[in-house]
Amino acid sequence: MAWANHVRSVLSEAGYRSGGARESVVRLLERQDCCLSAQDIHDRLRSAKRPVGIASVYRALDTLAELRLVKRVDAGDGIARYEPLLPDGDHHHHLVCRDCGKVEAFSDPSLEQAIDRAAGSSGYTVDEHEIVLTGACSSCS
Amino acid sequence: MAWANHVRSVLSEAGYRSGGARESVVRLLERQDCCLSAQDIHDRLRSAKRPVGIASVYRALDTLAELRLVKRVDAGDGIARYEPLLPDGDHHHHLVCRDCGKVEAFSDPSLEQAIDRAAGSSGYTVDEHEIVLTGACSSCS
DNA sequence: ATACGTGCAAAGTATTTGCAAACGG
DNA sequence: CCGTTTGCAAATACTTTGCACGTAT
Repeated sequence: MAWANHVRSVLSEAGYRSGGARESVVRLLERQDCCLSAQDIHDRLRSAKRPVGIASVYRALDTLAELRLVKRVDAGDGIARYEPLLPDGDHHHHLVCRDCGKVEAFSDPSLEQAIDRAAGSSGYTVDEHEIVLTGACSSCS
Repeated sequence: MAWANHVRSVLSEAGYRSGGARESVVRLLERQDCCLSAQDIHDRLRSAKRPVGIASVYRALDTLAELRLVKRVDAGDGIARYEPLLPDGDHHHHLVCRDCGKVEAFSDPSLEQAIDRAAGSSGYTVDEHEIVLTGACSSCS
């Protein structure tokens, strides 16, 4: 629940009202451990008897991304996926199977350190990063 | 020229014939030091008096990506960009400015090491990776 | 009450595909 | 020659927008 509550408070402080569609998206995202596309979200909400227009899904994701409450993940297939972005910086990255298209999470603390070092010497004020490893998963290779 | 020649030989060994459109795309890509979108390529070739249909640009990029001669870069704005993928593994990653949209290259050997280590313990046969750091560039921050 | 949120349908972009003509080996 | 490559236009896929209506504050 930590993330959903965080989201609600940031939204309300930013002057957003609460509405059914965005709330449904937030509740669904909270229960995921990896990224979902807008279509995934739309489909799952429909199955869960909590249908939400696809436009509202996109609008909710757009708002959340702007406030940096979700992270957008590009797996290289032209479909944007989204996942909760935790305020404490705990996060993971992605493995994409070139054959079956599966997207999985992984995390690696020493990689994070290397990223932070690189970010520090980049000249940018880096506030987000994404790493995607592409190859063949164990079942496909 | 090294990359363009490599491309030509891989294409010909893979049974592709050589044609003007793909060749123009290859020649243009070779001279870039960072990624270009399909539209960028189309526009530049037109300006260079070497017009190529946008569909052929996409087809060329698709072929090159399949043979892993180019790398697709997703900067998070829904536009796919492409850049030469050198056979010897020398490559860079990207910094994206959230404000002005600029995409720049950077490289960091120790980050590469960390990536290789992570890839090794991932369970995947990783053959490509992408790192994007997002934030504010020096002029915007 | 008064704006903001939502759903539907229409519009917009980036990308892909069908097809006939040009072209390479 | 024969099959590949190309360009155009039409189609598609994902995402955004316009508008009328519902709803939170």
